[in-house]
Amino acid sequence: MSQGRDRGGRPRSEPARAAVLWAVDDLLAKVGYAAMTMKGIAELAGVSRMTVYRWWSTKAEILFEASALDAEEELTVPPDDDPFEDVTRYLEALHYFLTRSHAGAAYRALLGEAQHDPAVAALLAGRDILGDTARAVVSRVAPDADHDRATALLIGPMFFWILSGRDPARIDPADLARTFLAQISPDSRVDG
Amino acid sequence: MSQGRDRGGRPRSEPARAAVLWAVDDLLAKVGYAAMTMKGIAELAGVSRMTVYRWWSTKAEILFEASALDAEEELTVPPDDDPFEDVTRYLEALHYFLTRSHAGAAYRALLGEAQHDPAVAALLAGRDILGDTARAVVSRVAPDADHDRATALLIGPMFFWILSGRDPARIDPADLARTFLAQISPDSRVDG
Amino acid sequence: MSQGRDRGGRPRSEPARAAVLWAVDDLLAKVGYAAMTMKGIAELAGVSRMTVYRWWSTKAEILFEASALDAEEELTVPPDDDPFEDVTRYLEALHYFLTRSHAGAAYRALLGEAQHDPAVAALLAGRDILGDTARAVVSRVAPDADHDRATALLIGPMFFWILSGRDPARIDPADLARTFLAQISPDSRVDG
Amino acid sequence: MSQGRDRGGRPRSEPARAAVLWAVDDLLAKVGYAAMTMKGIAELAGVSRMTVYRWWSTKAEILFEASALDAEEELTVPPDDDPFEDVTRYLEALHYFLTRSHAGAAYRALLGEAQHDPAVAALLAGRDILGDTARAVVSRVAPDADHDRATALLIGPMFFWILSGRDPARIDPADLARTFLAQISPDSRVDG
DNA sequence: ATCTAATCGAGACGGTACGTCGCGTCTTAAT
DNA sequence: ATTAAGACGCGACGTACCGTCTCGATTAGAT
Repeated sequence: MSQGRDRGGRPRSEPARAAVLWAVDDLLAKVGYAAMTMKGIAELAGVSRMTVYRWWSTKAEILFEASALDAEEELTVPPDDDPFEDVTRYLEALHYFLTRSHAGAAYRALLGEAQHDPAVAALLAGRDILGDTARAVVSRVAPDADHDRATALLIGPMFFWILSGRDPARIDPADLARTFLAQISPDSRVDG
Repeated sequence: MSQGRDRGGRPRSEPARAAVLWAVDDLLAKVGYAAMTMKGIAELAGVSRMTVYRWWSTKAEILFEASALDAEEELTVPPDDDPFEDVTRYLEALHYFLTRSHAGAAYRALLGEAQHDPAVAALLAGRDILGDTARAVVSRVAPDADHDRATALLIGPMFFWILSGRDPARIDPADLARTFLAQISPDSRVDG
Repeated sequence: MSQGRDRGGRPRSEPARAAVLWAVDDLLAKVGYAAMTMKGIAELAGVSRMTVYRWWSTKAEILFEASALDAEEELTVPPDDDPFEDVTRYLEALHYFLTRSHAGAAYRALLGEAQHDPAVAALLAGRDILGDTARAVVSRVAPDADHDRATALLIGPMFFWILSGRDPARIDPADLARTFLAQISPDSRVDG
Repeated sequence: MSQGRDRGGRPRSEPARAAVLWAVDDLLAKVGYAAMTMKGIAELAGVSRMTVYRWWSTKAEILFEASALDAEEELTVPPDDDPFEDVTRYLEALHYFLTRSHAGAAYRALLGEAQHDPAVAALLAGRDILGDTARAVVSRVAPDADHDRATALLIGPMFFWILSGRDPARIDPADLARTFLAQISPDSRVDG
């Protein structure tokens, strides 16, 4: 598939690509998203500015490519026979992702940018990291539920809490998991 | 309040202040938050750039001052004896606010910026519009509940749904209201 | 005339203007016209790049402003009762101008650029330094002659010799002056 | 000459060479010397950029190679028994060359560049097109004169007139020829 | 018929200047 | 003291051309 015709021409430099992705990650942590510039990325990566522009249009695109894989991995929890444990593990992962993770910081920055940049919004819409990972959990613990609605109920409270700048310590994954399960499948109470 | 020590000198121009607030609102709708600049605001307001900088530091500050009052008003719903109606009205107002309202667009832009700009985050933390209005509803329908937790459950799902770029039409305030009330007071089910 | 309305606004910085003109002159001597850049001029002048662009469009414009006055001065010779002396002094000044003068180097660079840049050609056409100074001499030694034709005969040979890269030492102002006068006014021979 | 040591290897592509020379000529007429770039030449010639650089260092070199032959041909006039006719024909050819000829446009551009690029100056010095052709005329009409001085007197006035951007229509080859002959051999006046 | 070696196309790469834009500060004169 | 006007230093923007560098594919003459 990606082995498209490369008839002629110098091949893309993999070191350059890797250096840019690393640089963008490093800069996010060091100076923050706002102070991150295409120029700064190129310089830190030791790469020509033109080379950056050749492959990516905006810093958002680079950051997305640099963090999407990590994000998906961090939010993918192993199945657990106990639904409560399963959901709790996921919400703990989400809590870590949104508050302490490197990839999560990238995601928050991008989601922020998406609120006033349609191009970034489209970028995020193309790969629904939170939705996909949440849906995986929902399929396991409540296969018959409306997946979209369940996703909103699962992610929403913590997402709001953290994105609106509230103290992350004051929200409890286990409590949210219990509440979620009680709602999504009222018959099989966990708090029995 | 602001009648402090202004002995002598030309007083602040109220028309200029109003023109700036109006201009920032107009620009948000016309060109979006990202393309909005201090220069553009000053020019549209017919005011010197210096004058803008004298009273506000950033476009975020101006936008916040221009929209906070409207936002609070739009999210304040009249009490209703029926808790379900009360909550539903609030969620409908929130839905309108986050998707169609002028002030809501400003809020989303600011919240987006807050993800990667501590100054904006501090600005929003100073006046918790969503939290305050939600707490008012919670106090009425579930005075004994944990207000913070209840707020997260009330606002979270819709907040996530819309901020993450999902189709606003596919989320139902009434359904969320019912779910919320069930979660907040499991004994008095509304779905009977 | 140039005291146009400057109602309001910070006045143009004269130090900045002078620094740019000085820098362009310095750079011409040090690195040559080709290697001279707007960026380099601004940096050497200790002035913002924007400030340079605000007042001049091209390096040619700056160079012209920086050298036109000097050029005119260098090519203006005091009248002499003896026509031969008068013309010889002018041709000596022209020789110096085209081969050793600072302002002359600027002129040559601009005239070179004018061969393939209409904007520079127009710039030079606006102030005919060589033509004007030559005409002054012609008016004195041959007031009845066709001034344009006489100018071409006076300046042409030396102009060609030097501009085409020939050895400046092998051309003699006095000889050219004698030939010129013999042609322009055959009645009053100088070689008599 | 170029049949040096080419044991083995693919021979130089003559079509590529011709295409480049043609392209450079075409570009000079279409976009002018300044806007002409190595990249543009290669693309118009349908040739790789590398191929251009392999055989020429600068656009000046290509242009010179592309136009020198034509230039010499255009400036070579057939001998005429009448010196006045001979010189007039040459000056007419020079007038056409400097104002309307393709090759002349190339020469002017190169001479312009030579004023601030030593490499181009050296290039032109290597083949003195104007000097050589003028000397041929001088040898015929005034074999005993100082050839260099005569060349300057012959070419100078028209050269200056046109290169300094004056109206080409206002200079008369026949008049200049008459003047030149009078200067070069004062004893045998043409105006009798 | 193979080998050898310089060519050619394509195009990525590190540089560097371009001219523009917004920033936040400043210096005027006018109110 | 505040205002409008606008110049200023700063620094990033995205583009263009520079000249160099891989690549794989040609293309002859020499073996």
